[in-house]
Amino acid sequence: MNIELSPRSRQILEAIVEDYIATAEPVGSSAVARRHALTLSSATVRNVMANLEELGLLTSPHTSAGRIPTEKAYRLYVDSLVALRQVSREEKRQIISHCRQAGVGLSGILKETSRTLSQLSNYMGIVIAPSFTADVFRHIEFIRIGQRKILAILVSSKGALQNRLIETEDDYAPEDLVRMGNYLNDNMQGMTISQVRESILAEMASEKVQYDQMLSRALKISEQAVRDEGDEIFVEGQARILDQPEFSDAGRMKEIYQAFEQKGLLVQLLSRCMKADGVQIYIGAETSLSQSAGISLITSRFVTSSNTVGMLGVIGPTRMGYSSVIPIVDYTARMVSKLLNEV
Amino acid sequence: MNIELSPRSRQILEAIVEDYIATAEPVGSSAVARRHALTLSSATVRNVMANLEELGLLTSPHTSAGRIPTEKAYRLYVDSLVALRQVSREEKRQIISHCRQAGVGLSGILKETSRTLSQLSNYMGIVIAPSFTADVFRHIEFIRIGQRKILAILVSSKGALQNRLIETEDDYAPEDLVRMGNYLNDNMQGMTISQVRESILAEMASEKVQYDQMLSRALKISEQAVRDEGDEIFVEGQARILDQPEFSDAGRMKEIYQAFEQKGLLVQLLSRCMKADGVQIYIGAETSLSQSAGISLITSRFVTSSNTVGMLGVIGPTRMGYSSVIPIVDYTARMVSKLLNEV
DNA sequence: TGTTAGCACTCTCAACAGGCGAGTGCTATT
DNA sequence: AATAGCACTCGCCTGTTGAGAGTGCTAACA
Repeated sequence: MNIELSPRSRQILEAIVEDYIATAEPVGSSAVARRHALTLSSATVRNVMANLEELGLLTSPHTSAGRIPTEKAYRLYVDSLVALRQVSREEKRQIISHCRQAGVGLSGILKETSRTLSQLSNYMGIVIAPSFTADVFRHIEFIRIGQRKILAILVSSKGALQNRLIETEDDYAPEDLVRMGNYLNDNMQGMTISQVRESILAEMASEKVQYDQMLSRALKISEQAVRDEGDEIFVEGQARILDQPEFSDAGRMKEIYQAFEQKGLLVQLLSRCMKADGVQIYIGAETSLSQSAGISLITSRFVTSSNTVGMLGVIGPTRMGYSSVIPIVDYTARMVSKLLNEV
Repeated sequence: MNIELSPRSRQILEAIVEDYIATAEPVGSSAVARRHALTLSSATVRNVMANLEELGLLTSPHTSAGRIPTEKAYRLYVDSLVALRQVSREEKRQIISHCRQAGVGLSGILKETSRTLSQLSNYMGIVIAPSFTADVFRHIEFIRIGQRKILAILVSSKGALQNRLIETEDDYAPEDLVRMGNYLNDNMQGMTISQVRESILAEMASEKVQYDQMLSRALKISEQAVRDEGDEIFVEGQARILDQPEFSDAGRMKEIYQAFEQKGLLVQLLSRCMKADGVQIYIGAETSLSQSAGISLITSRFVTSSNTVGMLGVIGPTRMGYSSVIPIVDYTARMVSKLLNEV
């Protein structure tokens, strides 16, 4: 849409965005003319800036301050202006070594990953573990491991495994459990795990089940076994966004932290990103996190050994170092996928 | 130590502390004289206040401001001055209903509990799940549930159960797994689970094991089964402390959030509290969290059905509503214990 | 026609001064 | 021992002023 911009305008816009990212302060015409060794006078720059303001790419906080980029400008910037930095050798080393040191266990690795993201970007690192319930159901098994304690083992068609401990009101004989397992294995093939759950719930509500206590209990247990425990989500480096001058104000801060406390919001937002491949960028209002507070989000997918998909990324101010964070997120996602698949 | 205070001094100190808690502003002599319907003039109060300041119980931020209580004063206040409020019927209702609605699962209940604590107190709610590794080892079992996937089920002497999925490099026959289990069950009786782990690690290091690949692998798996996954910890309502006027400053805020990010610190702090029964209170520097930022901590223990011990509590500013928060923490701990035991 | 130099104008910010009010400490009095 | 009175201190608020940064406009120039 903004292709009508002349090369010079684009160049100036880029300069302004980068200056503002670096300094967090409104940038004036002379600063652009000077710093960027354009062979232009400040007056010319001013004209161009006035244009850009009319196009909705810049605003001035007040008459005699410089100008700051709008979200639209950031959008244009990341879409067609930004020159991505390479991930430095040192950064690569850190990403890899951090991932490895976390040892075994998906949770451990992902937690460490979110910490690494935060450290390298100097913003907030975020990782969402692959969700299980979207996978197709393959097999379930119930094992009695104690009085009134049952272990459910659930296998998805991709080979992902999940086990869950269930405490029951009554005691069950092993053969009952086998029957329960068989029933589900026979009847629920081909559904996703969340569909399995819905189907169980539907049955529980049906009349004939209401009066069959035995069946009713069995369904109840099955339901627990396939219940969605909620995605695991790792957020690290929340304190870092306090470094950003634009968030030194307590009111804004509060808004942000409150938004983050509802992890549900984050999950919802990030599951949107799951669908597409590669790095995705959401700027300001596009994040639909806390409308006003200028937050941006850079994410990418990663894939586990069992082909489930998770999400990782960085949350920071709109005024974010896109040129370095984008490659970092990209590289980290690749590395995590690789690491998870080679085990 | 402070028993030398006259009743009147104590009364005045109490008034000051409570006023300050209510307003977050230095309280002056006339305010005390007026508000508290003492039959005293402000001048008299001033004398007493000068005394209290000399005793290190009050400070003035500057000459012509009122005075604010020191940590020492809060200590004295909670130890012998505070009149605890009753937990209101409405609060009780909320505590109970929130706990119940969380449904099954220890994690779910505890998470909901920390949220409730935060809501009722208007500060930060915190819950630490019972640690498992301090329990005495009773029984372990390994079950093969897939290619290179083993499920370890660990039972403590108190009946608490923990299961863990282990991915291995090689495949194991069921009979190997049975042997591994038997070995541990026979040799590790009477130790705590963390001792079991240490003993396994010691064996792994011993020479004769180094050359027995089979044994070495078996130990490696066992070690994973008894590894301490770190205590589960639930923190809720972080944003609430931003409501407190004393934390509207960005620098202080940052300090606090950074302290909380190292959950290790919290765990360490809270495990101290595990030992004693009843409500425990840590004021300011006593918390050994971020030295300067005036943070207080009110905690109590709770007990699960398998007799393991967890911790719950509230973190807030030193200037905290002790009179209402203490009873809330106390009551919640009792309720959680009760709820966990009646299932 | 696009670019530049110059200039008047606007607006913020920091510094300063003065008045206000809250609160204190001291002293004399009851 | 408690109180009333009083002088004093000090932070906070307000208004003012000057400096500086940046803009928009206009006229001149290539």
